[in-house]
Amino acid sequence: MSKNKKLLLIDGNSVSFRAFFAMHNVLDKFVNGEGIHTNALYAFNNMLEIILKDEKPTHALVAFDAGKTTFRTEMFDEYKGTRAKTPQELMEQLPLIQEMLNYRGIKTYELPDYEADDIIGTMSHKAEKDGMDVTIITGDRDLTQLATDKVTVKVNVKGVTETESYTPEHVQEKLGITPNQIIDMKGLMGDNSDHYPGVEKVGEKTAIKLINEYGSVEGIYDHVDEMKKSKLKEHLINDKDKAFLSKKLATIDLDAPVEIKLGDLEYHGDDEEQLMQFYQKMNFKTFLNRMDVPQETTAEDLADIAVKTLDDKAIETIVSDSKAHTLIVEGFGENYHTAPIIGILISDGKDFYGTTDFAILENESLKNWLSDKTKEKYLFDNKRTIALLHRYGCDLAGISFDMLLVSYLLDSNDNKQDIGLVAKNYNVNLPTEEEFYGKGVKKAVPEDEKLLLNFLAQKAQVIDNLKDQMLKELKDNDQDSLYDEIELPLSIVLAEMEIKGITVEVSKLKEMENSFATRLAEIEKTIYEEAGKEFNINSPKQLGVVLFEDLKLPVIKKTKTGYSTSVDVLEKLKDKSPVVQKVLDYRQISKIQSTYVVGLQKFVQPDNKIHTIYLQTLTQTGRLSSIEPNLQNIPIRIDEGKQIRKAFVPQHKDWEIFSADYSQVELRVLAHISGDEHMQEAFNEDYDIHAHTAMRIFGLNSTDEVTPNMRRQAKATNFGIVYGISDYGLSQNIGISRKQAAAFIESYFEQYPGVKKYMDDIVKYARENGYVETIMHRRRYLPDIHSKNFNVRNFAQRTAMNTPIQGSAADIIKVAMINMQKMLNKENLQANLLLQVHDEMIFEVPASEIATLEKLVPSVMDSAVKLDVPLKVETAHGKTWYEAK
DNA sequence: TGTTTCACG
DNA sequence: ACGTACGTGAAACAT
Repeated sequence: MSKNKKLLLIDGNSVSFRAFFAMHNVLDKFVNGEGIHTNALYAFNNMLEIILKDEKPTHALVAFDAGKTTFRTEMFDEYKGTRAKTPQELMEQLPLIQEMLNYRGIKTYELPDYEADDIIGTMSHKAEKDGMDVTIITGDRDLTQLATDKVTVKVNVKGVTETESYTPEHVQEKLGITPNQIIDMKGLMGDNSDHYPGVEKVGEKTAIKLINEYGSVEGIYDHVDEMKKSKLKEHLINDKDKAFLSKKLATIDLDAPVEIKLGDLEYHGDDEEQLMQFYQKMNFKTFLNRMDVPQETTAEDLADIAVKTLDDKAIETIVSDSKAHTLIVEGFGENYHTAPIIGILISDGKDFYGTTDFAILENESLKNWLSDKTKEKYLFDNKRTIALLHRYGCDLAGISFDMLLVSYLLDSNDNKQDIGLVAKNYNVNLPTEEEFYGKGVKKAVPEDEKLLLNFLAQKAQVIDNLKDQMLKELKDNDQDSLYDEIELPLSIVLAEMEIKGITVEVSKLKEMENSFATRLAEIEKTIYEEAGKEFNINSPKQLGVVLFEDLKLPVIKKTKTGYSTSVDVLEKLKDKSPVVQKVLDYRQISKIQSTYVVGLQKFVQPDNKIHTIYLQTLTQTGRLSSIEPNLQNIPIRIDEGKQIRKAFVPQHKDWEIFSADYSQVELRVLAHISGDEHMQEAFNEDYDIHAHTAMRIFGLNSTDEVTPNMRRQAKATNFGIVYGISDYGLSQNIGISRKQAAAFIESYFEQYPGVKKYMDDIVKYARENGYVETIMHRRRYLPDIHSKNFNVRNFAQRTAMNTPIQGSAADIIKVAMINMQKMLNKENLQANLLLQVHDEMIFEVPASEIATLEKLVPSVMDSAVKLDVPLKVETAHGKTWYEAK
C-alpha cells in the first residue's frame, strides 16, 4: 500500500516576516561575510527543518507576493494602505531565502497581480481534488479559511518554530464558525492590518453572532429588514457595500491562473553540495554540523584542543606571563555554595592547561595569581567562580571580562546562564551544560577526564574568541559603563553577600512549626465538619467541587481547568458560607507553614546560615532575583507571616539587624524621567505623594480635604501608572466601576501632563527603536510592540512604560550597594551587607556602629545618582529582622 | 511538566 | 471589539 501524497505549502512572505522579527534582537549578530543580514534566513531554515521532519511531504512549494499591486488594490486602492514598509534588513534577505529553498529542493513561485495567499489557495484546492493531503504554513491567520478535512493550516505562534494547527474542528472550537465563514466574518468586521473597513461597531463577537444566525453576509442582508430596530441594524444597512467589498477582499482565490502543475512540485530533498557551500557563505555553522559534512579545520574550530596538565610547572609559566588569561572553574551542580569543583582550566588563548585535581588550588603561586588584581582574567560568571573558589580557600580578583554579564546586558533574553546557549547566539557550536552532562537521572560527570578537560578548553576558547566582538557591541550600545561601573563590580558585592549568609535561629522556626501545625489541624477539622466530608483543602480541584457543587456557591471565575478558588474569588463568597473564611485562613497559614517555616529550614547550613543565590542575569528589567531560597519574598504584610522574620538574626549577639529602604523610588524615577512639573514639585517639597495625587485628581484645594479613602484610591492609581495603566486593571484593584477608573486616569493625565507625554513618547520610542532603556542604558528589546495581536501588542506597550521605571530604580540601588560596600571597607566598619530586596538593603551591625550607619547609609543611598528630584531613605534596626522595620 | 495559588517589591 | 495591571520564586496538585 503506497502512502498518501502530501503537499506542503508555505506562505513565504508572512513566514519570512515573522522569522525576521522572531530574531530581531540578534539582528547584528547574524551578518555574513558580505555584510548582509541573515537572521530571517536562519530562523526560516530552522523552521523548515522542523516542518520537513514532522510533515514528510512528497510535494512542496513556497509562494511569495509578486509586487505591490494586485487585483485587490484594483478593487480597493487603499488595500494594505497603511502597512509599514518592509525593513531593508529583511528585503535583502528575501532573495537569499529563495536561493536557499532552491538548494533545499523546494520550488518557489510568485504570480503578478496575485498574493501568495491566492497561489496557496489555488494549489491546495488542486491538490485536494487529486486526493492529496495538504499542510499550509503561514504567519497569517486569514489563511485558516482554507482548512478542510484534507487541508490543515498551521499558523506560527511565538516566533516561527512553533505552530497552531487549524483543522475545521479547531476553527469551529475557537471561533464557533466554519472555515469558509471566516470570509463572512472578515467582511463584517473588516481588517485593520490590511486596512479595509467592515460594518461600523461590528467586531469579532458580533460578527460571529450574526453569522451563526444567518449563515453568511448574503444571508444577513436577505433578512436585514426583518431585524428589529437597533443601532446594529442601522450600521448594517449603512455599510452594506463595505461588507460585500470586504468579504471579496478577504476571499482567497482558489482558481488563480497559476501555471505550475502538481507534478512540478515533487520534493526530493537537499542538493547537499550546493547547500553546503551556501551555508558556508552564510556562516551557518550549526546547520553545517547538522549536515554531517566534514568541515575544514580553522583556528576557530573548537574540536580536539590539546590540553596540557595544569601542574606546578605550568603555573610558573602562567604567573610569569603578564598577558590576560581565560579562567574556567567548573563546579558540578546548580547550587555553587555546595557544588564540588570538578575541573580547573587556564588558557592564554594559545595553550590550554587543565586539571581535575583540585589539590592544585593549594599551590601558593596559583593562589597569589588568582587573587592578584593586576593579573587580568576573562571568564563566564564571575560571582559563581568567586563563590566556588572561596570554598576551596582561594580569593579571586582581576576579572575584566565576564561573558555572562555582557551577554545579558546586550540582550536580557540571554538569561539562561549557560555558555553553550550564548555561543549558539553567535553561531558558534558549544554543547550546553545539559547536552554535555546529560539531564535528570542521567546527569553525570564523564568518566573520561580528557573529555571533561576538552569541554572546559572549548569554553575557554569561546570566551576568548567572542570577547572582542561582545565588548564592541557593548560600546556601540553605549553600555560600557553600565558593565564596568555597575554589573561587574556588583557581581563581587553579591558574591560577598551570598558567602557571608544570614544567620537563622532554627529553634525559633521549629517552635512556629509546632504551633502552626496545631492551628492547621483545628481549622481543618471545622472545614470538614461544615463541608460534611473530608477532602484535600490544598487541592483547588477538590475544593472547587466542595464549594461550587456541594455547597452550590455561585461561580465567579473559571480557570482553564475548572473553577477558580483564588483569594479575590473567595473574598466575594465570604458572606455566603462560613466555610469560605475558614478556607482563607487555612490557605494563609498553610502557605506560611510549607513555604517558609518548613521550607526555609531545609536551606540552613551547618554554619546556621542561609546562603541564597542572587540571579544577576535573569530579570527583564535589571532587578535581581533570589533563589534557593528566595529571601526577597519573606512575609511582612500579615502578622502571622511576619513572625518568620523573628528567626533572622545577626551572627553575633550584641549585634543588630539594620535595614534601609528607598521611599517611593519608582515614582521618584517617574518624576525624573517624565520631567512632570507637578510631580517633581511634590517630591521637591516632600509632600505626601499619594495625598498630593488625591488632592489633584479629586480637584481639592488642599491635602487637608483628602479622606483616607481618597488617598487609598490615589495610591492605587499611582501604582497603576507605574505598571502601564488600564481602566479595567485599576477598577479591579480598587473595586470601582470601569467608568470611574477611566475618569480617574483621565483626570490623572490632565493633572500630570508630563507623565502622559512620557507614556506616549516611550511607546513611540519602542516602536521606532525596538527597545527601551533605563537611565543607565540598560536595554530591553520589545519585538512584540509590532504584533498584529491586540493583547500581545498592548502588553508590550505596558512593558515599554514600566521597564524604564522599574529598571532605573534597579540601577540606582545597584550603584548604592557598590558604593556602600566601598564605604564600609574604607571606614573599617564591621557591619555586613547581607540582603537586597529591590528597594532596601539589610545589614548586620555591631551595636556600636548603629549610630554611624544611621547617618552613613542614607547619605550613600541618596547620593547614588543625581536625579531632578531628591531620593529619600528610611532606616530601622532591632534585635531581629522582625524588629528592624 | 504544567497549572494554580500566593509570598514579596 | 479585543482582555488586562509590572517584576519575581516556590509549593502543592494534577497529568
